[in-house]
Amino acid sequence: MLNVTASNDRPHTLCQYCFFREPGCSKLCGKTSSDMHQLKKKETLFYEGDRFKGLIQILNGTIKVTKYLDDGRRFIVGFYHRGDVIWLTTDGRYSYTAEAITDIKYTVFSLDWLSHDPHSLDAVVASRFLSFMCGDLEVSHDHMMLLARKSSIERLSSFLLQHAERMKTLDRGMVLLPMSRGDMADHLGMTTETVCRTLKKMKQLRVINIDHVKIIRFLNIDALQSFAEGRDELLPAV
Amino acid sequence: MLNVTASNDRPHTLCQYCFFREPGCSKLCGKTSSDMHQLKKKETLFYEGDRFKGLIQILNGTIKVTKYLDDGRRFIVGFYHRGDVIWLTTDGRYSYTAEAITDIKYTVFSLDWLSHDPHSLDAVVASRFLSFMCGDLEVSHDHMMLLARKSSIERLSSFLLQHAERMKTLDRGMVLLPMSRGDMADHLGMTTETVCRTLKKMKQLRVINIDHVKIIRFLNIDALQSFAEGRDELLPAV
DNA sequence: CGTGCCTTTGAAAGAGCTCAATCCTGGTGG
DNA sequence: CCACCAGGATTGAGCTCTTTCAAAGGCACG
Repeated sequence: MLNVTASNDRPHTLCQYCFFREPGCSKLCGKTSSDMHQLKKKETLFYEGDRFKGLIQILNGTIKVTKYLDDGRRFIVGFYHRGDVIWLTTDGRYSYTAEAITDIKYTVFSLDWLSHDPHSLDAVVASRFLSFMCGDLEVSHDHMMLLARKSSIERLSSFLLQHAERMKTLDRGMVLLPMSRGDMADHLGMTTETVCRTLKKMKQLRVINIDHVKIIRFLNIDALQSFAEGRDELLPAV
Repeated sequence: MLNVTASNDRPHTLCQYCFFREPGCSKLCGKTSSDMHQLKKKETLFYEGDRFKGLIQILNGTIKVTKYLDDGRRFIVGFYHRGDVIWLTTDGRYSYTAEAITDIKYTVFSLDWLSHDPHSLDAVVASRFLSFMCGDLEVSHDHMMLLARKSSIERLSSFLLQHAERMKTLDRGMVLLPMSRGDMADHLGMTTETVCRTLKKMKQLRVINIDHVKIIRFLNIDALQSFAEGRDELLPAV
């Protein structure tokens, strides 16, 4: 059996109780281990329509945040791992559903100081939020480019590289994929079947290896990066 | 001849010199007409790689903000009209190109107070920024859902409704489309040809009318909204 | 060691894309 | 005021990448 969450339990290099992702920032966040919550795999953090609980930071494990269309079509806004912060509401209610992909631990920051009285917002904290959100916005724009213009192999290459970058949990080019093929598909605007076939094709091209359903290994990062950036010169001619 | 920009010159209901989009906020923004710049149609505000000039607010006209892939594939992040603010950089350089679609007027806010010294950031201003960006992020998520999962008629319905909402410039359900078909395509992840064909189909379904290449009129808003939300029950069976 | 869910594979169909030609329209110059 | 031009818009035909539908395979978990 493969224990997928185990490898996430390595020592933390960031402050593990706050959203600043920096070592030793306890004076800013004031968080301790007693603020920690947990959920089991497949349990739900919040549903669309739920009241905003506050700012959520994932301490351990992975969650997915999903939007639905009436007829069931889904889009996964993103996957959130250790250290990531979920900040997804303008009007006090979530328009997303968040579900644990693995067992998770998380912290909630209530946002009294960010309510309707802007004077209560500390400038330092606000500045941090701004750069967080600015980064998120840039990520969103890149992802829109991916969805609007990239082919399936380009999408998966981009995704794998970006995911590996965020999930530095395994060694020697090995990357853990805690989410299902269907989840990847819903994040990348594809179908489960196309994700499978494209991964297979990448394996045949010797760009990656599929060591296990949930563990892929990079064999040719340069090629991956070429694909991710839309240069497909290594693809066999049709 | 059709003067496309004329209809944008109606009296402003918002503060026209600042990014707060509120009437009479001069004490916050400190802007006057002397801060105004202009550009002609097709001229460029900034190129990818340009140094961040500051926060740009469009006072009049429309611009498009574009991202490019190496091989020329394009994605238009968004169209910005009167009152909109462009805030697109994390590292001091633009990773986008901004081009005027019509003649435009705009203001630049230099961001000395948002530099590396977070204490110089006024909490009120920061709070405003936060809600702006939060809104942008939500718009981005909706757009990703559109790109990932919606059909061409659903994309165009969503776009037309959203665009009309932001461009309340014409009466009786008429909407001005300052951008070309190709621009719409690059925003919606389609091709010029598919945009044309889909608009034609919507016209045949009597959901819209194309009064002029750049002016469409809503004939059945309910149907449009159904399409936009992914309910295609009005579509003729195949 | 069975069961159910997820993954993989196959075959056929289709939505949207590509390439190419033609049509408009607004702007230009006479 | 009119003819002409260039660039965008439209239309057509064929094609391709993905999707859809269906079935089989494999693995984790009880």
